[in-house]
Amino acid sequence: MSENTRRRYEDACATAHAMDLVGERWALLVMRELMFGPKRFSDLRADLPGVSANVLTQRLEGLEAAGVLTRRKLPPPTPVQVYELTDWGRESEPIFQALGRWGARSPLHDPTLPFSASSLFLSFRTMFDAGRAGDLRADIGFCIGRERYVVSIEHGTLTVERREFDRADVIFSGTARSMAAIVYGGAPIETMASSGDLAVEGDRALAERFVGLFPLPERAIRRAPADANVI
Amino acid sequence: MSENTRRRYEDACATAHAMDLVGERWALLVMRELMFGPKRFSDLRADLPGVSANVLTQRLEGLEAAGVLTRRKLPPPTPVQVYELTDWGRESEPIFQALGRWGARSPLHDPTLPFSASSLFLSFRTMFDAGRAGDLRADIGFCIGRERYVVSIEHGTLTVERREFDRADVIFSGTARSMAAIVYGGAPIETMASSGDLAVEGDRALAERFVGLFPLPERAIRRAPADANVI
DNA sequence: CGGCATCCGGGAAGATACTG
DNA sequence: CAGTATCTTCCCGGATGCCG
Repeated sequence: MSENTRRRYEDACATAHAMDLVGERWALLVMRELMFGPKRFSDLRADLPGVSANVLTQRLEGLEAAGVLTRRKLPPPTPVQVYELTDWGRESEPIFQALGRWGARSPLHDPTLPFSASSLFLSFRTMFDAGRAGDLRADIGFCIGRERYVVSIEHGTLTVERREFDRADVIFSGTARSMAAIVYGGAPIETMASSGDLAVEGDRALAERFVGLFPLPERAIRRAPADANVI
Repeated sequence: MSENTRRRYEDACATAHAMDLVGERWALLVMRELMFGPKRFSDLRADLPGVSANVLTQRLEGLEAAGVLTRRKLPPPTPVQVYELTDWGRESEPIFQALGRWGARSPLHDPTLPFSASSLFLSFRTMFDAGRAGDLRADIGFCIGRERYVVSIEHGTLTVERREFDRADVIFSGTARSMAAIVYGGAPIETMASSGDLAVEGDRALAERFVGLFPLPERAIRRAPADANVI
């Protein structure tokens, strides 16, 4: 099935080659959804509203052929197949950070659209301001749908893990979208909590501090550069 | 003509939005070709073998609508139209660097394909190793086809300008491809010079040192990660 | 000649239905 | 649940032609 004549840029530039590998529609978003650990086919479909089953199949095949991800069958108790990034696949994160930092400045960016959990936690890693965190030390738990994440801040570094947790200094429960509304949209925690979109347990002052640790870059203005150097 | 119903990811993620803007085929390569200054339509066609005129027109329209580039008419002596990145458009360079660093590690990367001057000088900015440069101070001139570039190294930083130059410590003349063969492919300058693909004028020892300042990252191996964390 | 507009063929993306 | 099959739509790529 996999045509050897796939459409490629015939270009030695490593950037062009990267686009050959992950430049097709949906490919980067599939990788984004796998950044915090393996998922199964139906999870990917659920987390990527808009991708159709056949396109998802093709992307998974292509990314596997490129060495970006692997498919693995879990041991017999639940013999389900999952897709998982390779080491090299996970090392694509700087691409997401560069695209995210740049895209967030777009005059056309609309932050009110649907938002996945992976996007939220990748954005935390991208926008985290170590200076604002200072010597803060905290474990923040998240319940996003059926998934559990833990964000730990210590010594000015932030780590994210997708896993169950027993305790946390603060626990946020709700949608990734409402978390984004608070962290990036400036919505007060109080408003979101009273409207029922989000629940907060634990140290409320810490929660307030946490949501202020992720400053967005300024919007760009549409203006041509000054110089006029022409060939 | 520009349909308002262009195919978009309906996703608040800034990375997804960036893909909405520059994720279409050829868009990033058009931006790459404009990173060192404005070009005209036919220059872009010449530097992007494989793009057809109508697709190039569509990309230029789309990138202009997105605020990534502007079109400008030069003053009457040569009333020719050029395309030029906006400030925000030029600030997309970290995207190219992240894609380039990652793509260069691909097991499938083929460095023997055609290579544009913009790719070469972007790769210099991406792969430059300040530690190897030490306190080197040098101006290196390049004659790539009809274009002239100057690379200056000083205080461990490298700058690239597309402009004419009077003097330089070393001048390389030839194709971007043969420069890449030397810098990234390990071909000796002597070999390329004697085969007529490249000419070197000036300080030969400095030329040898310069081409060693751009180490490539290691190739990735195809291997799944160790942990097996599943939802 | 530069900068498109138009037309066409092939193929990729999207939606829906179906199957092991 | 995890895909496959089918059909439609739209984009990409190539060729041609217009028009200043």
